[in-house]
Amino acid sequence: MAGRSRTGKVVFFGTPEIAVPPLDALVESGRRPALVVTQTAKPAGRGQGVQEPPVAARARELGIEVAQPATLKEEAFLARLEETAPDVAVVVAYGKIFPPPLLELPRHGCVNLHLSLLPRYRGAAPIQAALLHGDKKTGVTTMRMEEELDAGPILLQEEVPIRLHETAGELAERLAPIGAALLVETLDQLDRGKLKERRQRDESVSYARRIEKSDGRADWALSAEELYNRVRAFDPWPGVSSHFRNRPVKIVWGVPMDWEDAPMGGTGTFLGLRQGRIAVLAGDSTVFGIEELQRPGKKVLRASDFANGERMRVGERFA
RNA sequence: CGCGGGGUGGAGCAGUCUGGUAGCUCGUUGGGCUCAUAACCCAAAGGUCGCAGGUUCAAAUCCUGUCCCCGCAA
Repeated sequence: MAGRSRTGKVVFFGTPEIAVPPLDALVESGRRPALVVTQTAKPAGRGQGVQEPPVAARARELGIEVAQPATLKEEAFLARLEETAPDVAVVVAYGKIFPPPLLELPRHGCVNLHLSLLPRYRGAAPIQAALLHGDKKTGVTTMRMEEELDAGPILLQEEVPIRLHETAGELAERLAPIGAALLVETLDQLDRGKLKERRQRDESVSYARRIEKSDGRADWALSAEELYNRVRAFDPWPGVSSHFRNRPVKIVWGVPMDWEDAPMGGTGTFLGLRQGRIAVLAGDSTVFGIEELQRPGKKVLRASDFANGERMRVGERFA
């Protein structure tokens, strides 16, 4: 540790699954955090068991001390941090805004890993935002934290192409280790004191607000392309849901499809079963082909199984 | 003890409340037909109704226990 003047003593802040690979990467790079901070455990999962955040669970496996303050202004917590006297705080999807005293506490500041090409998609849901916009590429960025959310100067950045039909879950899984490597590289370069910081360009700033369950309601007035982007962005959560015969159905997977002639009817109208897809009229006379769907409490079904079981008739509507 | 739905031929479902012939939309196989559709027509095969026990003249259906699957909950 003696050789690491700037990043020898690390405190890691992170909560969900996606922050686990970065934590592991830190440990592997020899920067075993002196303390790991995650949000408090909440009831989750079938059966209502209180579940630890993935990062907390991983930290305990690694034998690293875990702190789970209710708020970042908690005095006992700040005192403990002070005592730890970290060189740097590394933050990956912790989930709460850092108050100024905390930002200033680590000797060499706070470094954040953000899973977008900043300044695009600052905020809580950068991966989903990239998919919602139909982007062909996204990326990972490390930055110095400032008071304003995700607004600090960029340290390093790496582009990652988005794959065909990739979902938010898949993309997150791929981005996490890439970001983890970038994070380690960032700390290495900080140690050598040769990292140039770059201010974010204001004109390119955009925000990705937190996704809510209600975002998952299917709006058939959207184009097939937009529906497709939603299906990808909201997988695995919250999913895209609609109603058929007054009962909820989750649209698990679907793609835009060509239609031979001008489709008739209102948006949401079932046009027929083609190529194993439930063809539904979407906005701008586009056609969305549902491939997999699910009734509450039931398994995910292929479109043809659903259509057979429900005996769907052309002209019926999703709402 | 968080709330809830479900296990019925190969697939998806109905039937269970109000016990009494195993049903529907498909798939499969054989035959026919068609320019054509999720094609169409005819025929056939295929089911210990999750498992165990109980009640009953009789249980997919009612009771008890048990295993498994899934939805909500961030």
